[in-house]
Amino acid sequence: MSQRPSIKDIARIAGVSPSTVSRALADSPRISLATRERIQRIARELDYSPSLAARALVTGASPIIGVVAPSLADPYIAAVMKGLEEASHQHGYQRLVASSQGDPEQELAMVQMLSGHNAAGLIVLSSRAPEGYAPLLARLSMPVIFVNSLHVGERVYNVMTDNEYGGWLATHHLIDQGHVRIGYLGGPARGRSHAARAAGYRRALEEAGLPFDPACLMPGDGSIEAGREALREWLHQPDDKRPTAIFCYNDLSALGLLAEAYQQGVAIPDDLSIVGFDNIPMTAISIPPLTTVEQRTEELGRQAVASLLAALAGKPVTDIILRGELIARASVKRMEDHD
Amino acid sequence: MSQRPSIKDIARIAGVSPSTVSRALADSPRISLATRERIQRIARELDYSPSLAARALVTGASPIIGVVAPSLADPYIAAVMKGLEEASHQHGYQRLVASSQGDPEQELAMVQMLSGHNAAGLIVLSSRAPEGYAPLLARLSMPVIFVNSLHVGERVYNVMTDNEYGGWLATHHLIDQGHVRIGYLGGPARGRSHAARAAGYRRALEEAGLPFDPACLMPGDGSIEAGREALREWLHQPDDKRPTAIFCYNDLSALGLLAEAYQQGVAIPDDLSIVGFDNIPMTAISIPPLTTVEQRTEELGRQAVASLLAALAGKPVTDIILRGELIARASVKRMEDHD
DNA sequence: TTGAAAGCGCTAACAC
DNA sequence: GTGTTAGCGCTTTCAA
Repeated sequence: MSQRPSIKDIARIAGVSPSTVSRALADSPRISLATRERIQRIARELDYSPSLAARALVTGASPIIGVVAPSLADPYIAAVMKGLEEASHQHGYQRLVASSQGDPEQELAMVQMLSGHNAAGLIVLSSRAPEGYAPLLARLSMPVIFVNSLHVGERVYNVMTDNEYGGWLATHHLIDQGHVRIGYLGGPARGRSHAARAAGYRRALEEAGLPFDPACLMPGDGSIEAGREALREWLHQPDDKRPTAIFCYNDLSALGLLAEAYQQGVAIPDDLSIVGFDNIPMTAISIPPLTTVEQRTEELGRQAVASLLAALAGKPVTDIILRGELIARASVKRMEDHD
Repeated sequence: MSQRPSIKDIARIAGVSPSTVSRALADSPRISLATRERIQRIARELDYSPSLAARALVTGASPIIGVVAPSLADPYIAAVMKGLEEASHQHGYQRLVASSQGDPEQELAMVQMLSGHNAAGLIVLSSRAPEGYAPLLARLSMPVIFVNSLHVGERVYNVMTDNEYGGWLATHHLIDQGHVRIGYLGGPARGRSHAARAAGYRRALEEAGLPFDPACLMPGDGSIEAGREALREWLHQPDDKRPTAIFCYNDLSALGLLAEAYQQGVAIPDDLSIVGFDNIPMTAISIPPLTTVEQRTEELGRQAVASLLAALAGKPVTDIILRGELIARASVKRMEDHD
């Protein structure tokens, strides 16, 4: 028997019908203990493993959570994934992870394929296809949880970081430390999280009665290179125009900025203070260790699973907004008052 | 029609049989252009997307590459994944990624489930269940590519980094720079790659006629914390016993070591030289930038896909061993000769 | 407690 | 070119 053994093979050997085997394997109560154990033993001997495709076809569902992420090579995604893994595994769900490489079209295609496999539900991380979902969502019969992008609809729920608050927190901390001229190094231009962090930044400025100067906004995309570029940019500015502190969209670009500063002989935090966002592992071991706004990434993943399971169970689900704390380390200098 | 439309629905609307629809959607040549287009238009209007579960069941295969990884939160895995994504997507394959969280038992379960979905083939990254595969592999009807762990069997192929060479390269470089007392900070004890890198380390020592001192071997597990611990350990050693250089199993632990050194006031490379392994992005921006042995991770991913596709196509496949180069940066000091 | 029968959505012979 | 038929491996009524 070179083929995979099927339920029929077991039935033949055990001298029972396929349906009995199915029940035995499913631990159905409507079966005698003796036959159940006999069948399970035979299954084990045959190294039987069920065809999930067949099972999904007949039941119209499979114990799979589809996960769509723009990339798997991003430490922020990786951290969310970790929470996802733990939580879903605990509840007996497998994950089917598809990465779209940041391509909105591919992202939508992935959703289609996940739905084609009868996934029980979907978790979409940092969607890059904000518009594309509108028509899709209605057709999708399964619940969808969006992590860090906001969507509305039936069976659609959100789990996200309070980015506006985070941006406020970072900026407020800088102001608190005596900084007056504060820059913001941005993230992906069309991203919601970028916009929200920028909004928090502006609110903190306003609340402190500090002027907002558009020249303090530097474009970026969240990459290491964007951070390096920002530092070079900063060096070109005239002394009196230069921010004394920069709040960066994320840790990756903050780390890039740190590295370039070191190379160019700019002392952090003495010449320039930096705050990041995310609190990725590397921030604890950078030089200097980076002050950053924590993003509770693993919790984001766990909550996404929790929301999905609740939706699946028909329980009421509300959107979840997580706030992270400021992790003060050594990349921010306290300014002396000199008024 | 609240349910997902099926091929039958399309057939009814178009006034043809389901098989005609199937052919039209599959772009079969045995169909008239007119009906094909009409059917495809109807499918589009209905927002039809096929049940992949059904398709997998009947064809006994699906255009899916199963990927098993110990974790998705590891930058080395992330890099391999990137190569995997690119290459598989180019060839029209989806990936079904399952992470085992380093648990051998779970790893094997993931393989079973992937096979239950009729994946076309499997790619297993850095297996933690070296023994467990023996019985499984024979039953598996699909080709399996192991990345960075060595397995033999029918339809089983390997793609890996030449770890022995890499270990040799790192150590040789240190010797070349005049170091005589060189330590090795190890990785996961049972891992093959750790053993191979250690072997390369010893060979380089031998070839240079340098004595091997077991006291220079420090235990580790590849984590940041292991690196910190190693540095503290190093500080406790008497001056004349201390290595002047340490080759670290991977960049992560090397980076941890760097961070701890900075905190403890140990100057790198002046007091101690460090070489890492992997060349993860962070090594370029650490302080000092880390000298390391490149692991061609993305290439590993691409090659794994290439091997799998070749096996699927019935072409001959040979194991692939990739050598990375030494990336000399600033964490190694050239020792003065004083004989 | 068990078996027979039907069918999930799709593809693949085989007819016509 | 197109329809008919059968069946992938499993679960699930319905009967017995």
